[in-house]
Amino acid sequence: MNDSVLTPERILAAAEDVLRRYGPGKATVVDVAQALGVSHGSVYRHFASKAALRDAVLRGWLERMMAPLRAIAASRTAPPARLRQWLATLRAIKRDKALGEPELFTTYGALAANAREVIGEHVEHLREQIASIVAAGVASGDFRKVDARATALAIFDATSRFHYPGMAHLWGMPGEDAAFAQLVDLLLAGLAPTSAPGKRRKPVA
Amino acid sequence: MNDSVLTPERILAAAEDVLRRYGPGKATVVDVAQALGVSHGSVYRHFASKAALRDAVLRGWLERMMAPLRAIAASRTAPPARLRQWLATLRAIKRDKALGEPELFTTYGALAANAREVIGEHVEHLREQIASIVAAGVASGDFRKVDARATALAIFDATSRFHYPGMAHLWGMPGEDAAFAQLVDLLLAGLAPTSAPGKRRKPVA
DNA sequence: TGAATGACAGATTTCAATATCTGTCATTCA
DNA sequence: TGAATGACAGATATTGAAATCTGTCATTCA
Repeated sequence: MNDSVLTPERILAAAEDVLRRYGPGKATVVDVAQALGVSHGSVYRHFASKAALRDAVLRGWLERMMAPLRAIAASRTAPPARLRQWLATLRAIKRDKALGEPELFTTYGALAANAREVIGEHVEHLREQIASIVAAGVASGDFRKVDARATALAIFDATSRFHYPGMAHLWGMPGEDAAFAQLVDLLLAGLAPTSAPGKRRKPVA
Repeated sequence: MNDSVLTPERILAAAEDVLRRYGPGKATVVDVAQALGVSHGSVYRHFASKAALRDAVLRGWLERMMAPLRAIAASRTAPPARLRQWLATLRAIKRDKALGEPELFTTYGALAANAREVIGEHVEHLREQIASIVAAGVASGDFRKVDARATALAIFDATSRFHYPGMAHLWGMPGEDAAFAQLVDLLLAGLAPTSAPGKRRKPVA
């Protein structure tokens, strides 16, 4: 396993693997070093601390997991449908991880618990994406004239119930789909222009 | 301390006290019995198990804590203002407990974690109160014609961010008040009648 | 006679001794 | 010379034996 130069990337990959196999409570820096065939001291040449290493792993995971969202936010779908799709996708991503790979989900949840910084950035990115969709909707006349950033925060908060990991225990219950749809309907109604529903570019369901 | 007959009420009061003093992890049935000056076997004559006792304590606590909400839900304030006030009060109650008596809040949080049944009922009551306000608003014409029960659930879900104990760690942050106001505004906008902004008291159709 | 007791078994928790881990750094290696 | 090592100190986690707790029930008490 030591057939190549030791890089942060290789360490990251090994850390991810170790973390996946042992879980966040058991994975040690020594384990990671062992997987790479080096001494644990070498790992500290590339990462200042175990926390830094875990943060980097978490960051990469979030990055990969959220890629589909960036695509949707940047798409040209009409803003109401785009927002709906974006929110549904965010929910689906989290839900699939939580229900499909529970232990992995728990692992990353544990990482996240001690990485406020990383989570803060992550949430900020998501908010920006929502804000961009809202802004597009305001510009197109599909939405009322709202403050895009503040409204984005409200939308993010309002949907916490369906994406905040601490509420994952509810995601498998019956009626979740209907509840989510109902909530999104209410939010979109709240964004709709107040008076005449006239100037939309693309009629939506 | 054994100057009276042993009743479930006295046990409950003692249990509450012990729980408050020792915390949920340390409080034992023996402690409760000791506080009452009886043997712990006697406690089991009135409560089938420690879990049942804890459930009863939790139930009483929730009951007392949520009393103001019942009053608001039953008031004659115009439905939009009533809903706003109800939501603000729910938030305030939780927030005050969480920030003002953190350890007690944690204690009850721990109780709640193992009392799905009790929590389920509690949530159901809250939902019913929201539904009654929404129904009143629909009847008065202040709200769109929505399904009161489903919408109540959506409103409850949408505001989880501000009342679900698992998110208490956010409640002290700056900007929380604004974020809450923004969210409630959005929800009320979503409930407003589509055409004219309803102000009428009770015209009905 | 019905409420209260307390000894008991099995489950759970505590605690301190032991082992492991993190992060550093003087030294080695190529 | 710069990357890698591994011994080390202090912090953290593990472990298993001892203590405590839950829930039961035959017996006592009033």
